[in-house]
Amino acid sequence: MGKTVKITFDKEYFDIKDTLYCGQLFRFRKAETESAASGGHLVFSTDKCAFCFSDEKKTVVECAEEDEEYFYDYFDLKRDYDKIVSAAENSGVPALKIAASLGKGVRILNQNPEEALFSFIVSQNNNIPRIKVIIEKLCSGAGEEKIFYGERFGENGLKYRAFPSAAILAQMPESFFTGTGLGYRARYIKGLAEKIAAGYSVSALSGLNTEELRKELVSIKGVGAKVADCAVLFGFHRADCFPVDTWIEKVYKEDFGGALTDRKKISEYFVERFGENAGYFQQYLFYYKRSLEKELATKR
DNA sequence: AGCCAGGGCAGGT
DNA sequence: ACCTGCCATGGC
Repeated sequence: MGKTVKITFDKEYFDIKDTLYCGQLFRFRKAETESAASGGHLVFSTDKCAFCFSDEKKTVVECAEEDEEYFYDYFDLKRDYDKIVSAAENSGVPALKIAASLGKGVRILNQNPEEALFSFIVSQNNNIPRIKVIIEKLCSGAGEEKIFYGERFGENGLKYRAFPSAAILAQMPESFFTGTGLGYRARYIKGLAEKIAAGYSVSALSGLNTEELRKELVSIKGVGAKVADCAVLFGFHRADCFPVDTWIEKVYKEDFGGALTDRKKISEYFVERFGENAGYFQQYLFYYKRSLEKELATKR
């Protein structure tokens, strides 16, 4: 009844907590079956599910046999992160060096472009815990029911909901979207769903170069420069890209001594400076800054 | 009560 | 091309 396989990978450049808690995805949670110490997490992407954990040396991803290739690519396991982390550590920027050595277990995921775009529209002027709740409600209310037969979840497996198809979302009433807590973003989500249901393909944009891609995405209602950059980086894996949000603005001012105030110009500054590594460095810096702040908050 | 969160839009200069 | 007010929601 649904065999699973395990992907095992060295932990140094693939730590499950770093990868999940660095802010690039919103569909994951601690597994209910786990003690706090063992750190097992469930990760959901499109209609798929994986159970993941890291021990001292290895990170293990358990998924359905037919999804092995999908998750191998999803976690970007074909890429050599040694070079990327080294470049950050040798950048000459103290904060970046610290951020990269603390966050070297981060991998930039290859998320589904459509799901990433929907997700980062939800993220605008919002905070991560709320974004997770809203997306979960979109899935539970409109996503197809699925079952994951992981070895810790018994004969009946674990029930979960897929990310909803645009076709189904497009048919949901206005009240459904506002009921998820989307607020004024409800019409953006519904609008994108209708656009896709009418034939628009987000994943088909992968043929465009990064600049064309960004320009195309910004033409969608509810998608500005920052949301587009996140979709470009996390959905299309274009690393010559540097999303600037409130946290990165802080990094720019406090750790790079920057004087620019326009987010678009700040983004351009980082892309020019770090080129093909910009997206990775952005993620190290975001994770570093945000977790530092959270740690300070809990220590008071 | 007011500020903030992985911002963007519309309308004005 | 730049500036401002406004936009839902909930945690602190």
